[in-house]
Amino acid sequence: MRPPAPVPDDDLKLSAWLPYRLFLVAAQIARPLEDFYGETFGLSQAGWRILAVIAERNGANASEIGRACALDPFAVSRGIGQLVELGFAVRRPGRIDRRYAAVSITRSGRAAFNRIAALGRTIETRLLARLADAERAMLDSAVGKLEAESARIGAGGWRSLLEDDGSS
Amino acid sequence: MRPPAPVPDDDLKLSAWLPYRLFLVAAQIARPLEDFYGETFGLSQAGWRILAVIAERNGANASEIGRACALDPFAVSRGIGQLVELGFAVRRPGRIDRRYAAVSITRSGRAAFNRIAALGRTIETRLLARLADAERAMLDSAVGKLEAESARIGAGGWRSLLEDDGSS
DNA sequence: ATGGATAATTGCAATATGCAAGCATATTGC
DNA sequence: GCAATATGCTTGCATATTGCAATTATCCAT
Repeated sequence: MRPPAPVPDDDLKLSAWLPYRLFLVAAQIARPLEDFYGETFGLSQAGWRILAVIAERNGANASEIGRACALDPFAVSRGIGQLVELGFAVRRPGRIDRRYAAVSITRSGRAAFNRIAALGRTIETRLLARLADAERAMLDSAVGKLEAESARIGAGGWRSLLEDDGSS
Repeated sequence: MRPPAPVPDDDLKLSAWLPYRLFLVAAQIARPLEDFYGETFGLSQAGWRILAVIAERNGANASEIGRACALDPFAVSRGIGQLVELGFAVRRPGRIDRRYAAVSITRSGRAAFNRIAALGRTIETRLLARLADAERAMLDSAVGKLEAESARIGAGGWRSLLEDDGSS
C-alpha cells in the first residue's frame, strides 16, 4: 500500500543552502557594526547606508540615494530626516528643479562616517584575512556574478521562478 | 591655513564593501522566496526557518532550533506558535525532561516544506548556473571560512573590534 | 520539601514598516 | 497664460515586528 518513502523528502538542508549561508554571514557581520553606530550615534541601518552614499556622492537627491543603497522612497525620506536631526546632513532644494532636494553631508556627518567606515574596514579586513589572495580574487568575481543573477531573480518575483527550468 | 585634504576621507565605497555586497545578494535572493511562502502559506521568515529545521531534525526542542537557525528564544517560541496554528507542527512535552517541548513536523507541514524547498533549490540552481565548477567549489570553501570568521566577529561585539589590529 | 536553576511562553511597550493621502514643484495641453 | 496632470518627496496612521521583563512549568540538589 505505502511506497517505501511515503514522503518525497526533498531534504534541503538549511545549513548547506547557499542563500541561507550568505544571509547568516551577512547578518553576523552586520550586527557589531549596527550596534556600534546605533549606540554611538543613534543611527539606524537606513541612516548609515544613506550617510555612506552621501559621503561618496555629496548632494545626491533622494531617488539617487534610494537606487544606490536599495531603499524605498519612504525609508530614504525617514533616513535623511534622521541624519538631519543628528546634524549629519542638510537638505537644500535643487537649483534647477526644486522638487529634487540635494542632500549634503556635514562636517560632523563626515566625522561620524569616517569612524564607522574605519570599523567597517576592520571587519572586512578580518574577514578577508582568512582567505588566500587567489581566493579573494575569485570570491570577488563570484560575488559579482551572484549580484547580477540575484538582481534578475529579485526582479522577476517568485511566479517567474516556478515556470523556470533553471536553464538560461 | 587649510590642509589640502581637510577631511581624511576614508572612502569606504558601500557598493564595493564585501559585507554590504553579501547582504544585498542575500536580501535579493530571499525576497521572492519570502513572498512565496508568505502569500501561499502565511508563513513568516522565522516560521520558514523553523520549519526547515524540524523537517531535518524532527522532534527538536526550542533551544536546538534556535541554535540551528540563529533565532533568539522569543522568536523561536512565536515561530513555533505560528507553525502550530497553521497545522504545520505540533508541540509535545519532552519524555525525559518535560521542560523541553519536542516540536514535530506534521504531514501538511512537510508538504509545505517540500514546496518551499523546491523553489529554494530552483533559486540556488539559477544562482550557481552562472559559475564554473571550480568557482563553485571555491565559493563553497570561501563561504565556509567566512562563516567561521563571521561567527567570531559576531560573538566579540564591536568593542573588541576597535582594539583589534586585524592580525590573529 | 524547598530554594534555586533552566526551558519556554506571554504581555506590553517601543520600534519599524507598508501604504494612502498630502504638499510642493514642474510640465503639458489648450 | 493657466488649469490639468505628472513627479519627487514627505507625512500620518494602521499594522506588524521586536526587545525585554515578568511568568509558568519543570527539574535538580540538598
